[in-house]
Amino acid sequence: MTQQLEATARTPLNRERVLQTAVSLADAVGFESLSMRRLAEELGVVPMAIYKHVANKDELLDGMVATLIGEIDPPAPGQDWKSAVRLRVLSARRALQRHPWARQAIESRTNKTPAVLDYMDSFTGMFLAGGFSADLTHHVMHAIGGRMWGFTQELFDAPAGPTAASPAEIPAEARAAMLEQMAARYPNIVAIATSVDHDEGSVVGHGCDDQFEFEFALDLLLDGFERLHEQGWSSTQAKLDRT
Amino acid sequence: MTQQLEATARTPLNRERVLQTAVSLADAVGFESLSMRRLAEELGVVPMAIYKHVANKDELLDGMVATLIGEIDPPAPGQDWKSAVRLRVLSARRALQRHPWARQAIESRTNKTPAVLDYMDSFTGMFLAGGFSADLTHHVMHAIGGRMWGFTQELFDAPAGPTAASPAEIPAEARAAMLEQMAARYPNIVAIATSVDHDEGSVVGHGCDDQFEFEFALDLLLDGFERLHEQGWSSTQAKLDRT
DNA sequence: ACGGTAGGTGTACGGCGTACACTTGTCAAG
DNA sequence: CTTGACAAGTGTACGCCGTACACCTACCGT
Repeated sequence: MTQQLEATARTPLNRERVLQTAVSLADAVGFESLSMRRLAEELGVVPMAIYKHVANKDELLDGMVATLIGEIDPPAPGQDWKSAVRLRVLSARRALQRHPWARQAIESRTNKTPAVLDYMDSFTGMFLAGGFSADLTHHVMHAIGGRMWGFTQELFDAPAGPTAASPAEIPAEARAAMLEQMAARYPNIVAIATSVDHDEGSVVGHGCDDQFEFEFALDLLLDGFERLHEQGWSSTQAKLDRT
Repeated sequence: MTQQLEATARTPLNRERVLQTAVSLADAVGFESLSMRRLAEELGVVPMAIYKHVANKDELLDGMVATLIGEIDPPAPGQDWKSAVRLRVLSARRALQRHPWARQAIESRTNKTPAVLDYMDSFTGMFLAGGFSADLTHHVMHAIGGRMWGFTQELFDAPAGPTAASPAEIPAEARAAMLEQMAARYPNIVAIATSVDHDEGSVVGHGCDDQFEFEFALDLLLDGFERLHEQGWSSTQAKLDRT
């Protein structure tokens, strides 16, 4: 009786708790620092204990992705396909921003767990419900690609640690010289980088409105889909036209 | 005199040879099986020897990506922006298909080596040369995202090993049952999957024309860019419109 | 009272990237 | 011809990783 009681008495650990701890650990330390050993430590347990609840690390990752999918809103009812898709993608994006590890996790996975299939199926259903042909829907799903998950390849990405503190470190006059060098070597990049809201006299590192960029591309695709849909586009026709 | 001669006498190893060997090793064994130790073995050398030519594995990867970029055609001269971009993206895509590790390498990198910046700058230049405003070019570069590299998230991906041999293994009557189950659970996915060239009576695993899908999305974006360009689109205007 | 079983443990193996101290081969200056 | 600096390759070792496998232990229904 006295045995199973108090003090350090742990709740006995289960898949749910493993996954949730893994998620918040990854939130905290990042994808590449998430190891079975670190996770075990976090759970107050020896590494091998985890393997009683997930088969291996891959399955853990799959489970984490499933958890993430659970945070994405279901399709909004009573909306046309376009707003429904838009809302849902933006919901996915919010989930991804809460869990920075997710992009890498998704990219690393081969993607065929039930949770993922469920999500994709439901996503596909939004186009079909909007009257899209199966054919067009198929191609549209490909085209929307990673954006379905709420991310794009962030090509320009933040330069590592621009978090407020650093700017004082560089003499600030050397910065002008550096910018000049940059402009000489990468004229086009500098041209577009400095043009962003260019009236606020920004410098290169100014960063851009990620959210705006994301929606820009998303809407471009959605508008494109819409146009094709209205025109009764079909892939067989398109392939014929191509010749 | 006799000392430096024959037999196993190796050419003395240099950055170039390290990178090239790394590239072909990765081609052969895949991204995640490329290790410093395996590479050293391939070079007939002890692991640490490599570190005399690259600082660490990250730098090796950066070098490999640089090598890959070298395989991408420069912008075709005497073309309008649209065909120039299209041709170049398709060239990048071909390079990526020759080197299956490259997608993962690019995704894993934080992307700011000179080689990458050169490529991005030159890419950017194609839009600017086409008369795009710096503003529109900026957003367009974001939108084209990973496609600049010649890949999209391959969401549906080949199911591991469908390489001709396997189909006989499954009793072929059980396959119908499985398909039925699939259709019950993922009706939409099955709907679009079976619709591809649906007159050839295909099944789910039939696979789709990757190249077509890629170009589909690419052209959708390019057409969108073109339309915005013609309309004198500007982001400040767009942001105002949004309210 | 007892045997099965689910959950947690401990040890160990083979891999990884790479720090650091070393030998060796080469070549220019004394 | 000697020397000694320097670049290139070596060997050993450390701390991390995922996880196989044998073990213990506490609980359960019989």
